[in-house]
Amino acid sequence: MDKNDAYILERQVGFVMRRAVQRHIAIFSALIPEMTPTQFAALAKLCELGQASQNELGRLTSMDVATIKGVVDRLRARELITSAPLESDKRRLMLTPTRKGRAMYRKYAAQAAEVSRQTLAPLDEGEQRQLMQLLERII
Amino acid sequence: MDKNDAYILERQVGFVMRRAVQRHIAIFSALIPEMTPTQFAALAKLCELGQASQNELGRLTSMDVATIKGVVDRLRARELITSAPLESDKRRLMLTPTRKGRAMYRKYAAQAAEVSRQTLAPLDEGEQRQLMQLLERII
DNA sequence: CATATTTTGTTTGTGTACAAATAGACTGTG
DNA sequence: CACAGTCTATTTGTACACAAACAAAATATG
Repeated sequence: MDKNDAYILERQVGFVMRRAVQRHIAIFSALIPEMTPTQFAALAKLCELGQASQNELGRLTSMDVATIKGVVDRLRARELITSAPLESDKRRLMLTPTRKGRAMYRKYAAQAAEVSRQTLAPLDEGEQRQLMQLLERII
Repeated sequence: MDKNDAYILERQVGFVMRRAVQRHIAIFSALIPEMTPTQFAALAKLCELGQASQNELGRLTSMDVATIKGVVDRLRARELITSAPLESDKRRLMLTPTRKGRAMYRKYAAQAAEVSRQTLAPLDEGEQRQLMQLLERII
């Protein structure tokens, strides 16, 4: 292996993305210490939908079954959502945000948008759009 | 909050990056099921350096003290690295890749590069460079 | 030299993230 | 109707990731 195709950790997408995510999470928890990005994502999506099954919510927020369960458990423990088995399909666990959950979402939605702004702050507007478009294509 | 500044989860950098990382990790573990991206990163950096303290290795791979300890423990359990307190500074734990560890690194370095290629495959070369440069600026 | 500060490593606790196995409920097809 | 296959949720086990608290060793500073 000569110098030109040496494996350089710092130049691998995975490594760079991991670091970018680390910075993003740090910004998030500085601006919204009350909950994690994951919890906020689940709560936000559930508020948008009004109601959803645990499985559905997991798919829409890209969390696998075990992960969404943990997140839902913690949101429920904090009384931000409620859950109940669906009468017409007893496999499904229907989730609904509580009044407190909706208030929490409204309270932090603007802050969450600010997290995105600060994360992208080193870039100008065109570059921000570019980055988002490129990222969306490698999903 | 009107439609234009509604909080749309799918348009937040954090969410998109999280999904891109998920895809990347899936590609990695398909091509290199023997170890995790994190373990490979630590092993690769240690092989590049020849030797490093646990703390140093953590800094260079962007892992905090608790994380790098776990990764090092697992690499040592698999006999890919060895560790010994430094005589001249008994706080420091010097790490060295074993013969087996260096062989493992050599074996998978090309595969690891292929992981990066596949992750970026939806983009042409110019776009790949662009994405990397944009990501590096938001670290 | 003495001690305040910093550095390194460990431990504990919480929170994603995913694989694999299990159980119960539903659906489709014969 | 029966039952094979699918869907939803849970459980267990492993692996990052980080905060906070601690101990031991080294360094800096008075």
